[in-house]
Amino acid sequence: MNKTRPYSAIIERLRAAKLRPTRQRLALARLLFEGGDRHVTAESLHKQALSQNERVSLATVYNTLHQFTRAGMLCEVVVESARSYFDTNTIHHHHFFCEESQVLKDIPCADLRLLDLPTPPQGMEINQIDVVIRTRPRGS
Amino acid sequence: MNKTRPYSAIIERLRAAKLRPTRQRLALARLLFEGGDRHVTAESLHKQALSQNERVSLATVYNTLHQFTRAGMLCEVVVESARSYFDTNTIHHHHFFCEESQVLKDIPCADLRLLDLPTPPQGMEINQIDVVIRTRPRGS
DNA sequence: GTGTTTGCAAAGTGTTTGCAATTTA
DNA sequence: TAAATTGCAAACACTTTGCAAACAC
Repeated sequence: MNKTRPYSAIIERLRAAKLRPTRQRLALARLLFEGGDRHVTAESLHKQALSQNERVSLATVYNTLHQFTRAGMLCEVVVESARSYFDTNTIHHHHFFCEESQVLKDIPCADLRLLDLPTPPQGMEINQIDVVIRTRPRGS
Repeated sequence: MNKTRPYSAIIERLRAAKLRPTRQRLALARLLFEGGDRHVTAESLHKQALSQNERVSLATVYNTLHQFTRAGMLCEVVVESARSYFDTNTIHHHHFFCEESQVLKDIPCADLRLLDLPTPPQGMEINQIDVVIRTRPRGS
């Protein structure tokens, strides 16, 4: 009767990424990965952790977000100079971004097709294509 | 004999934007607008100004870039959290960006078409569409 | 002259880092 | 107990701001 231990899936994920499943990493990973697709900033995630009485320092949140990103569990989205956003959806996709509310929303890759990809500059190859559709509240 | 004064076009442009043509603004405007399409950061423009013996403070460069942007003479390009880039090409277009060298390159709007624009979230309308094609040196 | 603009230095924001103390395996 | 991780505080990079002096009109 191989009873599933709590968090075991997440612990495995951390182990697979060669990251020790410390209390802090576990807490952050649960917040990030147990609730569907999410977009967080270091600060928003830190706040959320604290609000659930998880003691984590902001520095550790930053470090952890980068470790998860390096491990392919998150990806970074650049939509604002100033703040970094991290996305739990690591399948290639695009974004709506509302500058007013600073809310990100995914656009599945299939919902937005690009035609006529231009040739990259001399000696360069394409790494990644990011489309950001900036939105505003209707009539503002 | 209406001899064209030097800089008169730029002075007019500043006046039209209700910006007094001060020594600093003139110098920066000449650097920005007299050499075809350019992508600058506050720091790169400041360096260039100093290298031509134009005395301008970095704070003034920042302020001026924002004033020019507000006046529609520049537009801001978000490709990196941390640094802000300003583009003298204000016609809607997209960008190649090489993270390694931090070089931006324009992609004319006509060279990259989008199909199947997705519907924006409830109550939102599209403001602007930014495509960034991130590149890397071939084979790296 | 009057209002605008500048430059400095200080403050601000988001992020990273050095290092001693703690935790993990 | 050896190596990894954490938290703090300090350092960082970039940007903005308050204000007195300088400038444009």
